[in-house]
Amino acid sequence: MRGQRRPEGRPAGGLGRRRGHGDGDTRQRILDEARELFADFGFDHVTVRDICQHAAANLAAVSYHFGDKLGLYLEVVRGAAEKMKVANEGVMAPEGTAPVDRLSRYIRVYLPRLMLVDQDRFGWIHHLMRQEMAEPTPGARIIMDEAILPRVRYLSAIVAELLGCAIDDPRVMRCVASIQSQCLFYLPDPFRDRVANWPERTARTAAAAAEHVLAFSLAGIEAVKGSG
Amino acid sequence: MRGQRRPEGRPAGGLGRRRGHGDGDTRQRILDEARELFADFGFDHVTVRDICQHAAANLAAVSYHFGDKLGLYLEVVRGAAEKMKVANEGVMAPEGTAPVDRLSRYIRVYLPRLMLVDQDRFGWIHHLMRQEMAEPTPGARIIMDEAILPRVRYLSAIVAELLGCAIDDPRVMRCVASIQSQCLFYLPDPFRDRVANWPERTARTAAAAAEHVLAFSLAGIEAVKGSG
DNA sequence: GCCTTCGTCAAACAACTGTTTTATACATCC
DNA sequence: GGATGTATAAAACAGTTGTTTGACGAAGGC
Repeated sequence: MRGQRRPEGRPAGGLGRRRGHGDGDTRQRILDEARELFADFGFDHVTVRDICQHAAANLAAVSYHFGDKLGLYLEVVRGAAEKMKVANEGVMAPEGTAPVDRLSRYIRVYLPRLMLVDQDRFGWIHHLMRQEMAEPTPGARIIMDEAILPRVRYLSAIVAELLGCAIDDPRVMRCVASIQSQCLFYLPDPFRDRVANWPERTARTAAAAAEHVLAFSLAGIEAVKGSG
Repeated sequence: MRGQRRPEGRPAGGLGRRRGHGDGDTRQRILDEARELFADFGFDHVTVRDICQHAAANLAAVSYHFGDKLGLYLEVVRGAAEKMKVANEGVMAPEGTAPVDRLSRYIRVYLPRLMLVDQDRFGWIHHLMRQEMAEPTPGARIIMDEAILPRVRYLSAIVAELLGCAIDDPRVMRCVASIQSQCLFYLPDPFRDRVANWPERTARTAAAAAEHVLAFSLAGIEAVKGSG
């Protein structure tokens, strides 16, 4: 009853051949504004009217170009998934690197990116992920498969090597959880900002936090290795 | 314009002297159902109609007894804060206990309680806290002050003692973050449940997770102590 | 015994939201 | 140059939500 009775894909091809009397980039403007708003407030807390107003588009444009609100949202999520694949490569060290160096790179790149997410060009992606974790939508599966699972697999391989055990040893997942939870904890959060002594978000404190998590985790892994 | 034009406090005193033709415990029934529903779905996702239907009360009863929806919610949060104070005592070891033992007790009590929150009589409190962290309401301050800050202070004292440094040393907060983030990561989460190898929630796996976090963290603290 | 207060109820209100309808202007195709 | 399809616009629609209204009955105070 709802969905593909309208174009749903990009209605006009690429070649700038705009048809109709609009300026033709309404779809793109909506997409851009929706990305920002969804990332900042989550699917439920953004109205179609909000988006269209920010995009200077008519209310019906969302239905027309994306079928419905969820269609627009999933388009945003799909765009995020693409970028996440690229971003994931940034935290992964080349094949053959020693496990300690791979873990080091992972934490030193990933944690500051999370902590300084507001200064990051693609920071909206992490905001979107946070919103999805807070209240999942049908877009959750995409984010899970494109962003989270690859990281878990990558980290698991490193940890298994460090522990010198099979990748499905229960200790591996627990160590991965310990590392990942520490990193995620540095995502900006109005709650934590109200804790005294909680670090400001600067490049310096982010680097310090990364060094801490790295040292903390390497020692932790070593300890867990002993108590096999 | 909105607020105290109606009773707002409990309208009738304690002594069972019910007046009017109602059964007199409507207020309590609403409070009970609201607690469950708010904890499960969060403030925004529960409607006054939901609550009243579950409580077999009239729609207007919320306005009458609590002023408005937020008034009811804050009443629930205040009730949670009371219980949290008691719960906090359960994770704290008596004065004079060695820091390692205090940390040990903290993690061994706190983590399983989080992980098995659904089997806990007061598990709804943690659900409520999670909802508040996901999307804060005016109740966030109460939860912050009554539940989170006391724990941070308690943990900080332990860690400072273990590190042998002042409590406001930046390393202390980073270690507290590492410990707390690891514990919180074991809160039930539909996302994590979809990760292969993520442990089931049983008493056994919860205990194993606690032992892991304890060993991991003690080693981590020791490492951080060295790199002072 | 009257009157006030309390608790409850059904109904309505007002605001908001996602979606649909209808109309219209423009470009392209035949 | 009319037919067709595209893109936009204004308005209306239908559903939900928090809140308020006005009425009614039962207890307590005097």
